[in-house]
Order: sequence, then structure tokens, then C-alpha cells
Amino acid sequence: MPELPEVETVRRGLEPVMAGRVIAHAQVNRAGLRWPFPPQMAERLTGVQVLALRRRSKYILADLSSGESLLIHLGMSGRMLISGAQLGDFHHDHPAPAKHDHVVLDMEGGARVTFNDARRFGAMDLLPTAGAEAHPLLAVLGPEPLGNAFDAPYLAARLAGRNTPIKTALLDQHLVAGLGNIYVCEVLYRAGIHPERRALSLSADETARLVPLIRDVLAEAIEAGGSSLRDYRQADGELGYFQHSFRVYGREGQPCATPGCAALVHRLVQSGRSSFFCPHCQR
DNA sequence: GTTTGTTCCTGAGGGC
DNA sequence: TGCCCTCAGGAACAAA
Repeated sequence: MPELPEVETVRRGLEPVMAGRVIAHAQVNRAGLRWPFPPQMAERLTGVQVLALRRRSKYILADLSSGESLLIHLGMSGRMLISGAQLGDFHHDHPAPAKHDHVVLDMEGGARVTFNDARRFGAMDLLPTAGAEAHPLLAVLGPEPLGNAFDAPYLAARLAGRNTPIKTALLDQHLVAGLGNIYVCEVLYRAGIHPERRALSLSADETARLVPLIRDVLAEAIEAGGSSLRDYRQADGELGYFQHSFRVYGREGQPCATPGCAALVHRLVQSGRSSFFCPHCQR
């Protein structure tokens, strides 16, 4: 379930095999994923150079020499598999084509990037690089949580008057872009705020506390991803997961991680998604 | 404008 | 061993 840190880790993993390289051949194996692919996507990708790889929220943008950018969203189960590249001391051959390999990019020099997505919640699109932020998927996004525009006054203004649970509010990509279910659970745990608290009920102090905690959790997860990159784990697709560091997510029934707290982690469902929390530490 | 519910999709895991 | 059932979730969209 890629959220901002995982997407950033994938972007960093793709950079050495894609940035500055020409896409020698693009193969598109189906008409689309979540949405139809743009017309002639394979042709528009073939023979163009990748100038840079950027990230906005959970989206990766590959700026191309054609003046277009390839927008990539991994959805729930999307993975970018790298093969045939020189990664440290290892040389990976291309694996046999696998089920759910939807888009295959063969780079000049021999590296191959395969977009594999079993649940097909992912997406790809092509848009003009100039004014890319006007794309419908990007235009509505809130600020980057690691950027300067995301600060306590901004968050306070956006939470004011909202009766929705704070858990749901932080998942809203229009409010802040890049947080998903896992990291919101982790952030609220660290902040000591119950996921069912109404957004408007948060004190100024609680709101201000959330901002650096959001930055911390994401930065730590990106750092953990960076560790996995150094272990050359790109080839198996398991890029940068923070899962060994989860304190509440997926830990229902297990003891709270806070020293001295004897409570067990609880789970509840909000907006159809699981929230994990400590009923003692989070109020 | 806000909030909730529905939809898309497949693989994993539990129960029997 | 295998079948059936439920669940996981990002984001658009519809509806209240």
C-alpha cells in the first residue's frame, strides 16, 4: 500500500535506471488500469529521453524530452520492477513475463522497468510537462506534508469547523497530500490523539503538535526505504517498507508500544478503513 | 460546502 | 486439498 514514503523510495529507485536514459521500447499490455491509458501511449513513450523523475504526493512524474510527462500512480498493489540493471555488485537478468505486468519500459543500455499491478487501482497518464500541476489529479491536491506550505496555521485553518473525525480529515488528499491509512494511524498514535476525535475539537496545541509528527513519521519511513535501496532490494519489488517500525498499524490485540502502558491496541473502522489505536494513550 | 457511501480489482487468509 | 467468503484500500463520483 504505497503512501508518500514508498512512492518517494520507488522514485529514488527508478532514478538511476531512468533519468537521463532513453526509452528504447515501450510495451503496453492492456487498454488501461483504473482509467484507460492515453491514446498511443506506447508510441509516445518510445524513443524519448527521460529528463527527470519528480514526485507530487503519491504520484511519480517522469519528464520526457517530448515535452510530455508520464504520470504514474501505484494505487494499492502497483510495483515498479527493475531488471537487467547493474545494481551494486549484482546484475539482474530479465525475469519471465509475469501475470499483471501491464507496462514494460526497455531502457537504452539494457535496464527494464515493469509496472506490475494485480489489483489495477494504479494509473498512468501523459500530460504536457508545462502546466503539469493543472492535471485534474494534481490540481486538487493539498500541500506536500514535507514542504513549507504545510504548517500549523495552515492545518488549523483547514481543520477549523470540520466535524469529520481527525483520522478521516488527515486522509483527505485535498487537505494534505500523501498521507495514507498507515501513516495517519502512526501519526495519531504519536500525537496521543484518538482517531475518532472531531477535527474541530483539536486544541491549537494538538494541531501544532501534528505538523512535526507528520514530518517525522514520513521522514523516518523514507529513510527506512533508503536503507532497503542500499540493500539492492529493487529487483524483488519490495521497496522501502516501514512495516517493521509500525507501532499501532496492523497490531490489533498486541500490547501498546508505549513503555509502561499495559493497554492493547484496538481496531475500529472509519470510512471503511481500519484505524489502529491505543485506547489509553490516545484521547 | 461537508460528509457518507459506493465503486473499481485480485490475492490472501480464515472457516469448514 | 479445496471451495466459499470476507477483507484490504486510493481516489473519483454520486448522493444526502
